[in-house]
Amino acid sequence: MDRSQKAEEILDVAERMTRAGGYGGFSFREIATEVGIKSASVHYHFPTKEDLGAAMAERYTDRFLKGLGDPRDTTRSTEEKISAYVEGFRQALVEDDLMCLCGVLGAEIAGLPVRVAEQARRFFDRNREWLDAVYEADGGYGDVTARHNTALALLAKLEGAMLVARSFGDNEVFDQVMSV
Amino acid sequence: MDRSQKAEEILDVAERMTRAGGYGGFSFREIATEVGIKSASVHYHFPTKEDLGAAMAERYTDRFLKGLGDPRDTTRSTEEKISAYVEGFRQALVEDDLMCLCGVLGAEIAGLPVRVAEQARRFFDRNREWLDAVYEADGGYGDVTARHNTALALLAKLEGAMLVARSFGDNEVFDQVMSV
DNA sequence: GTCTATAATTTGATAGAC
DNA sequence: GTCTATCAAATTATAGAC
Repeated sequence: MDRSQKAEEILDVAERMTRAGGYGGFSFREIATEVGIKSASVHYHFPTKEDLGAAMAERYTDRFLKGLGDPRDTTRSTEEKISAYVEGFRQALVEDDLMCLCGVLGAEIAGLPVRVAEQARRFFDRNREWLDAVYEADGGYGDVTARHNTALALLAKLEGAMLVARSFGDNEVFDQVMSV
Repeated sequence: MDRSQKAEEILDVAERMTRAGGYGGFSFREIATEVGIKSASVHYHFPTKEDLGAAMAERYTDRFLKGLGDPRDTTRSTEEKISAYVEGFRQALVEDDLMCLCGVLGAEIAGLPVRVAEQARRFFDRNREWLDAVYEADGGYGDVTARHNTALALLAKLEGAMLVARSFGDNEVFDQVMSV
């Protein structure tokens, strides 16, 4: 997906607004105003809100996964990979002071347009796969079911840690959760 | 808070819609149609959407806490209390096939009207307090900081388990997460 | 690519009759 | 408590000029 710079700016603003207030938390007009164009021009880049939402979630997932690197990389230990993984979530929270985009979308997934819901779910699919690959490459995490559950548990803890931290308005809560 | 039966019905519908699609996922007209009245009548019971949202979250928290019972109850073991606590979340997920109301609101808390956000946060405050009291009454969970973190970690894991389960559209994921 | 203009619908909310 | 009627504003979206 190569997009124009304006399209990327639009996604930036939409992402920030969604991570703050959910899918219903942004409108074409609000985005347009922040980007410095008119709402009709936003529709030029993304015909419908569903298009915009799906593109936003897809970009978020792709960037996030890219930042994780190869789960089967033999130059890093399992501990290093998992530590970097947790750090990926912490950065999303602390640097932007916002919830995980797909965490927000996942929470309200039953009310999302289908293609947005699909992209939100894709984030969780890809994350579980990545963790699964790390555990499998390690060899010490039991059978496929055990690895599956371990991956889901870490993913859930991280999303929950972000959600609770944002609810308390205190990002330190993230570290307190992850310290246990 | 004693409310009329119609007011309770309104909150029932609003809660279900919010747990599916977030705070932006319900409107006065939609609720009115489901309850069988007109939107103006909904405004009679709850003047503004913020009023409705705050009452909805407050009722949810009160009911949830009431279902947990006394955290210092000496007739139940710590294991029994925690097991019942986890079961409270599982029921919310499995019986209604929906996310935790305050989990949804917490995810989009930065975009909520102040009084709705306050009530969402109150859910997490009360939950942490309840778990804290269980651990303190037990005596075997370390100092106040350790208990605090342990409580936050369980809360985060449960909310995360619900969120991930809903994102995958598979409630069994909740149990898989909690098995680790 | 962006604009003006506008359509069609929805939304939160109020006034006043019954 | 509920209704009809209505409002002002916002929303998603399109047509067509530049």
